[in-house]
Amino acid sequence: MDALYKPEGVEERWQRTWEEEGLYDADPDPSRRSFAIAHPPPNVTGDLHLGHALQLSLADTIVRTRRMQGYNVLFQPGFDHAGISTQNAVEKHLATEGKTRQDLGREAFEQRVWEWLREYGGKIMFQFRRVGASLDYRRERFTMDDGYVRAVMRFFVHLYDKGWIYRANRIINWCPFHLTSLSDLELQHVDVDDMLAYVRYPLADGDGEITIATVRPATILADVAVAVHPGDERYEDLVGREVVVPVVERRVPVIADDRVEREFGTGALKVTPGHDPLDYEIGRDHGLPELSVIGADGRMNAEAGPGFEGLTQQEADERVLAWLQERGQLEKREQYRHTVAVCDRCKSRIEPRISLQWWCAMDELKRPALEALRSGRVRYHPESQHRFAIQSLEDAPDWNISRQIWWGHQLPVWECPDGHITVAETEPEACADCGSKELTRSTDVLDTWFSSALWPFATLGWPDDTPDLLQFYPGDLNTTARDIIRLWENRMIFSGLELMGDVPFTDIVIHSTVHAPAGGRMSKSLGTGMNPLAVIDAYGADAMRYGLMKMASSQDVRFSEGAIDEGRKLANKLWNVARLIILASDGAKPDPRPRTLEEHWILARLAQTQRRIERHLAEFDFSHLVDELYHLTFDDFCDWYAEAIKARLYDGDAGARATATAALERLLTLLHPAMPHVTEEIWSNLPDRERRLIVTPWPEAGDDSQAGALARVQEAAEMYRRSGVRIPLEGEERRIFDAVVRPREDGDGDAAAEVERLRNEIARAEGMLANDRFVQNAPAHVVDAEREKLARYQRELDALTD
RNA sequence: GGGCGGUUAGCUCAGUUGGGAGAGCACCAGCUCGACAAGCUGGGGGUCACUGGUUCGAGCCCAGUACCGCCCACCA
Repeated sequence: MDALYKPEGVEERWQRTWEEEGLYDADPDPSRRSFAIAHPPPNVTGDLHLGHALQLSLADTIVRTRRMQGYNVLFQPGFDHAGISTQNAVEKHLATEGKTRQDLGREAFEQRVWEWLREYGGKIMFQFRRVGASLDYRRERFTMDDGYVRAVMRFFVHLYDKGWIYRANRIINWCPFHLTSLSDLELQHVDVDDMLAYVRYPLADGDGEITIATVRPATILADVAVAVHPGDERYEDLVGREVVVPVVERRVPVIADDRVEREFGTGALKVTPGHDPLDYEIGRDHGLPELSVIGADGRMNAEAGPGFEGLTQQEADERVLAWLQERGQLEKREQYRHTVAVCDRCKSRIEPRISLQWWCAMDELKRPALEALRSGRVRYHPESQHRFAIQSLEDAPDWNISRQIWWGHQLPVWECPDGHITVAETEPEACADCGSKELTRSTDVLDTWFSSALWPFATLGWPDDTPDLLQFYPGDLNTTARDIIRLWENRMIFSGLELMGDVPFTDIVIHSTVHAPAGGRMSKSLGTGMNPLAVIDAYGADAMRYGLMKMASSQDVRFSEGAIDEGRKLANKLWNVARLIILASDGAKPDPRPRTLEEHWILARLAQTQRRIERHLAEFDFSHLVDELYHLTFDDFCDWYAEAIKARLYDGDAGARATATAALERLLTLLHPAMPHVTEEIWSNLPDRERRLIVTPWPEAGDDSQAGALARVQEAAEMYRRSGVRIPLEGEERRIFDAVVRPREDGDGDAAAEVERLRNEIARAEGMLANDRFVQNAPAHVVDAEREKLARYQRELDALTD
């Protein structure tokens, strides 16, 4: 055993060993209680980031504890095909070859994606293993596996048969680059500088005009009304009359709607239902026509009229502005900064567009899910996220589930030449309505989250009745990031309830977001991203796990290299104290029976700390968990206990050696879930190992009946630290104390200050106890504590002034 | 414009029903090299963002203000 613990090599050796020995395996076994954790399958679009590493560390710490506690643990690995993200990544890659997906064609493009997946999938599983995540790697699943596809198709047909999936022509978010609709959750909002144009619309009867403001003059061609606020006296007389839309010279009504903001611009809004979500809603409510002048490619279409068709929007804007300028209908233009929606992936500006899409109605699906959340059957941690999750689910609108991209689950929808729709899990032979054999399958694919929603049970073989499902569903835990609550968590809950009749898990841990050291999001493009493998190479996986958990204390945390280094030091300290005990104990058999005071003390301390560890785990408080481990190891085990017994170990004291070995075993057990590799490595160096640490039973709940000795010595040390006063200890207590706390050389200089301090404290305590309002109002234990302090200070003062 | 979180030592952060301000790192001093590329012991260092309020007593509870961050949002 070297004096410096070197994780490289050691960690990978154990990762291989655990996996090869089948210690990660989860197999159905009705005789054992199961524990299943649904871990987010990462997108195969590149490398893992520190957020993934944190997520894995938290989950694996729980998983390893549960495994030691005797549960039949399922920690399911896999990937998400991540529709648009993956397609975008592959397209970017193609662009480096000067190609587009259209150059390849759909089939060849899909082939390229599969190749991409094979390459990156392997890389990502390698990263999972390097973190030490004890997933059952045999069970790796992918959301486009054959069996998984069947589950997705079944889900679609199920919802369609219930009437909850339907097709409708509505305004949607259109990405002009990917040429697909997007859900609201797949957008980003960015600030842009635009020009706001003030345009005069003359009244049809020639008597006056209304000025509106717009940033998109080209959409004037699709205007169908002008709206004002109902209470706006400026326009009161105009409501119900008609104005003439510039360029197209169409007569449209002036309507009143309270969704118009009086304060914005001129307080009058041009209504363009075909190209704006708000206008769309106003248009629907007022029965207005829906005109589209912009096509799928983002250019002006035939409806825009001669002279406009084929122009870019910018060209059309200019042409409209020129027209207005000529006729004096352009009042002014001004600089205007506002936010616009862009595609989350390619950052293209979103084009609101009316389009025929497939939708999933949410009303029926979300009802039981909300009930599960409100009743606490499913609980988010922390509590604030629970409220947020409920709120988001309540507000969830119908879900646009169809996408026009190429990579994903193709909709199980067939259409005959007469336009009848047939929905079936597998290709139907004939149209369900007219019997036509000429069926063409929809080229749309499903929103990637539609399939992700099935992860907890589709990975276990649903829709078949499998032993895995019986054993591992419903599961227990899910750990995930905050931004995915609406996309994934809530959808897993409602699909689980709908298809399996129960929730997929009962606890959801929303972990911290790790930011760059300088603050702000970690991002590859900003150069603030960090690769977990680089951290592992520099510090070791155990150190990284420790450090990430230590950081994960609040909603957003900054990455701190110091926390990782703390983990490295802990591993090294543990390694060295083990080295002391193992080398000095000469293969002594472990014997947990304490004889001396320090042995009572350390065993009591281990038991005491174990209960705190268990509490932190139950509360998913990982930061305090690892803090507890650090102080247990450093302060208690090494600085006190090991220092106290060191001499006797070298002297060949058999009892000290046996107990030290037993105490070390216990310490390793408690540390293993958080820092699996170094603990297993040390464990393997202990004499007579019958089994790996990873499958060693978690100790029984602690017994701290020896806490008396602990309390006495601790109190003595505490008082010594505070005051430098010599504590009257006898026998063993005195000996331990002297062994680990060196008395000060002189006492005289400090004694005067100490007397002064004690007198002040006594005065303060007496003052409080003399205050009737304190004695009457403060809780009894607080008053008692104050009395005890007073008595103690007086004893100390007496001892000092003797 | 909403929602959530944050503001405590030079840095990163704890602080569990309100009851004598803490850890790790960094810094200083002493000790010790027979587990520890180090360790041990001790020490210096803080108007707990600000303002008001409740209370015998507030880092903690209430109201407000200022910054910072994240998420959300149809002001054309």
